[in-house]
Amino acid sequence: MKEKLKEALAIALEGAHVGAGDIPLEHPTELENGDYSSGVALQRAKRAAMAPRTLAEFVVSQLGTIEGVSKIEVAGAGFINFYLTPAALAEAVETARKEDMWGSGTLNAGKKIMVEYTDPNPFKEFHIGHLMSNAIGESIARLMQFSGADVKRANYQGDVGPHVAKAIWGVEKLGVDPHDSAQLGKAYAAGAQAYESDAATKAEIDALNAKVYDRSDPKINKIYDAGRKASLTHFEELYKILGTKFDYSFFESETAPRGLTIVKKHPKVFEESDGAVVFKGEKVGLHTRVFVTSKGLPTYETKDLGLAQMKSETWPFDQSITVTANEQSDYFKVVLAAMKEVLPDVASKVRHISHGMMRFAEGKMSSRTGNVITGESLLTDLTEAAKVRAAESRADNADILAQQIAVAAIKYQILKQASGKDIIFDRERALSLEGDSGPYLQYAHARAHQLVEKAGSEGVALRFPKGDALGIPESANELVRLLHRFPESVEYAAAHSEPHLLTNYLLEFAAAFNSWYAQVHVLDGTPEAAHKVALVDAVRRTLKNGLWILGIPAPEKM
RNA sequence: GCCCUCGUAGUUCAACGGAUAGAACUGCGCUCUUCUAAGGCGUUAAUGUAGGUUCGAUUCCUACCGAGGGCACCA
Repeated sequence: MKEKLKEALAIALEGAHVGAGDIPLEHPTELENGDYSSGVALQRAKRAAMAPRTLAEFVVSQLGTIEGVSKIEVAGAGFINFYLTPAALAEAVETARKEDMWGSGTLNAGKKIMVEYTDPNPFKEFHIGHLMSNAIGESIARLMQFSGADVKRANYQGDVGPHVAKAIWGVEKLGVDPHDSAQLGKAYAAGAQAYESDAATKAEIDALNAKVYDRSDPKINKIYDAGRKASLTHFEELYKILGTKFDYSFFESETAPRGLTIVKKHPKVFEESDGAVVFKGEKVGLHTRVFVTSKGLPTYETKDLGLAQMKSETWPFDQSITVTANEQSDYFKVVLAAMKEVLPDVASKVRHISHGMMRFAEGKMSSRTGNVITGESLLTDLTEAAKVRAAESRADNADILAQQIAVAAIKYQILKQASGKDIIFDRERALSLEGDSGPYLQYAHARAHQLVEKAGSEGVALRFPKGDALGIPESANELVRLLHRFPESVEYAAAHSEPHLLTNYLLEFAAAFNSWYAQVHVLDGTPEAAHKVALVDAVRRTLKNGLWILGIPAPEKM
């Protein structure tokens, strides 16, 4: 429909000799302004040497009748508003009910996209930044799937590097069990603190770091192997709760040697400076970064080159997206500049999407102080809080429901705002399960689901007569028109890689449903009940698919 | 010092250069002898400052003020 209207507008504009160029066409914010609206007359009035309204009226006179459009109006300063026919809207309801992938499109059809996100480090806590990367990355992966792409999920984990040495130092010092993932976080915190506090310990840990890389000390290898496994196993448990299943796992222990090989092959790109090997970003307006330390160890920069190469060899992609905190934005630009010189084919396909930091009133959270709210503890706390309500619900298993609600509450808070911006963490707000929240969407879905179930058990057939204006109850007009926008909302969010654009839509849609639900009795025994239930069925499928794209579970009972 | 983000109701967030700047939370009032009140209905309240570009600016540009992040061997 969207393309059809654009085409019709372009042809009509030819009459005024201003047909060239992209035609703006949007869903007006206010439903009273129609189902589609174009500001093209305002945009081109000057070129056509006409007043905007005059041009708009001329265009409308040229349009004639368009199938599926009941009314075309000129409004405001010169907007051209299109109103769809009940039949066209009813078709959306039917599609929603029949197609499992309702809402999907072809924007990225055939494209192979790898999305890398979460990226926690073994031996360290799973902190809130990982939770954010996971929520955003998972949702972007699903948005891409809904826009037709072939998607692979990748996780990149730092199983070597200074943080590992710090943790192992802590394990030995504190005498904790490296098989216990919870103890490793504490060991790391102790090591990180000691590293900063005195030079002797720093040298000790640096030496340990070298041993981790070359695996020359059997005793350290033993701690390392146990700790790595314990961490990874534990992360898997969290992914299961969060609803992520990775296709590929990459490790720094693998990317480090690859990266080193690449760097050594390009002595003209990377130069020596103070004993280290660096890339001078200044030549492209950036800053210098160290790729190999004076001790000969690869930094994260070098590992990232190795990673990019490894990814493209593992699964040749058209696009590779990496989701990390925006504190790495400038870092990424330098790595990308270096990559352009040494791996140009790969560099042209990689993209960095950054998310903001989750902050408390006191400032940035740090995983180095050891005294933080981790991603895991946040999940646990919210699950506990949700159990009170879950116990009073209709759910078959209150504990599972509580966990689903906790995941919804956290993810929604992350996904409701533009991803580059910091999120001010408000515990009270996160714990609240009302209003503009994940549970609100879940609740709307559960109510719709139960209503359809009830209709089924009462033998009410679901009918939504195609092309019959009576199929849409007058009271549901707004709801149906919003439902019709779902596929385009998904496409819009996918085009911008911005889950919050879909979140905004779903909130508005759920609110429209809740409002309608409060004022209408669906199963009222009249023939129209069949139409109303069919609409509820379409609503629940829209909410279900929408929640799925956000990576939020949609329980059927609450 | 240089670079990158960002300043919108009391608070946390929306608004693809367009129509009356939307929600939610908080406050106050109403609403379950009708399918789930985690719901619904009503009510108050905002674009940091100064310029500029534009028919039109929260959105683009410049300066200032304020917040956050980054800038050589951490990730």
